[in-house]
Amino acid sequence: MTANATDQSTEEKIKEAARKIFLQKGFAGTKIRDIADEANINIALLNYYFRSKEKLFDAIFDEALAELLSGMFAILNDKSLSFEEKIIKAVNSDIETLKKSPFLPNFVFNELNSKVDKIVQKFPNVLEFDNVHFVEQFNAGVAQGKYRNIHHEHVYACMQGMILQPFIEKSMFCFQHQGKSAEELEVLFIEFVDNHKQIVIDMLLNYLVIR
Amino acid sequence: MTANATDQSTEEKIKEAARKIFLQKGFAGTKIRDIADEANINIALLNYYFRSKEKLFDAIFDEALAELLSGMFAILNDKSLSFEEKIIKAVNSDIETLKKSPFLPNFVFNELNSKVDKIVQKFPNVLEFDNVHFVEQFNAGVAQGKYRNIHHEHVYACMQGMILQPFIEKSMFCFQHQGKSAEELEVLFIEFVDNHKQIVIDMLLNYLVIR
DNA sequence: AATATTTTTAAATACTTGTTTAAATCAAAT
DNA sequence: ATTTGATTTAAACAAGTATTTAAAAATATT
Repeated sequence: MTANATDQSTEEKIKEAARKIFLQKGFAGTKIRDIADEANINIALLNYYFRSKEKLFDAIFDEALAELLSGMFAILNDKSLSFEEKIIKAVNSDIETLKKSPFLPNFVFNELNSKVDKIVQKFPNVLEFDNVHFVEQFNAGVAQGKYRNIHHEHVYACMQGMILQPFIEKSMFCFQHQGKSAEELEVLFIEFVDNHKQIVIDMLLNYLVIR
Repeated sequence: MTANATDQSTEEKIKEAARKIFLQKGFAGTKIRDIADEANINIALLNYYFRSKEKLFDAIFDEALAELLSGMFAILNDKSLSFEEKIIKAVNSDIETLKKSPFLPNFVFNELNSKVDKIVQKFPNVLEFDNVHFVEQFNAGVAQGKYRNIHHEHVYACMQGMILQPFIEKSMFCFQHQGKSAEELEVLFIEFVDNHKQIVIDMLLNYLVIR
């Protein structure tokens, strides 16, 4: 298998199509024929480039998991930022990521149900809270009386929950605004999540930071 | 088709098994043979009592959607409760519901992606925000300067997001506490969500209610 | 230009899976 | 006891689906 321009292009075409279908329909709901159609290629090519549906899925899933989490964890680990700055940056950057890939959270956390054991091996160090700078800063601030004395897992849960909700429950948002066209709906939704950023930040800091 | 004790029992057995499998694996990921095995019955019985996999799924899904949302909306519509009381009661009751059915949110919101149009018909009145008493109370309070001036959709998004997050990302919680046994993990998780209740309530009221 | 290698295709294969059939079992009614 | 109807079962069916095969086409190498 060489790696000239044509190869890259077909392999990329397959991955792009696979990503689109998998993210919307999940592993079980996706037929490789749908992917082949979306990519305008022969089904046998899927097994030529990737060895099976499962291997192709794994490639997509790994990237999706990284896309969903590594950006946020990079910010939470950035030692040049204060606790408050981390929250502001994480919320803004995460929502920007999700605007580009609204299906990401539903896809990842749904598939994760059946693969908890798998990721334990794959992300050995990155996702452990105790080593994250954000947590150290928060615990130190709690000790100083600067921040409210709760367990750091609640901070993450609240932040992450408020960030993800609009995307996970996007169908509910569509339901609330039924009657609108798909384009109008999209504009409204983007407007909503953009406004949501500041509210999430304010709600977190207002509660966590003792004035 | 009579309705004696035996009938009820088998039909219930099927529904119970179907619920368990569907909630964990979704529609596409569920094989009717898995359901039959779980219920210890013949596959043909599924089509005898329910006419198809899809009809059986619809029965399960409708109940799941109601279980996830109608309890909360009943509270948000209870005119005997103040705005603050509604938040307190909704958070507590919702988390209690989810403790019993942790897969509910992932299941419902994932399947909803492919069925937005369907539910529009099924829940015509219940789920419209504008008619909900909670929203009226909040908007009135905003006008009086009692509550912070944000759009009510953000209030729902924050509350719902913080409530659901532990359950949607339960796999992440398991990841954080790897090494523990399944029983220990369950105890820890329940402890976490129980503590989470008060934090969600405090965070919401602390931000929304202007003192 | 000829050969070898990689890429692509159409078709076949083997397996899964939802549904149906037709017979067997069971329960109630006459 | 026999008949009737409902329930259950094993087996067959038909459609769908992931994967493989073997040949063709395209590309690179000599």
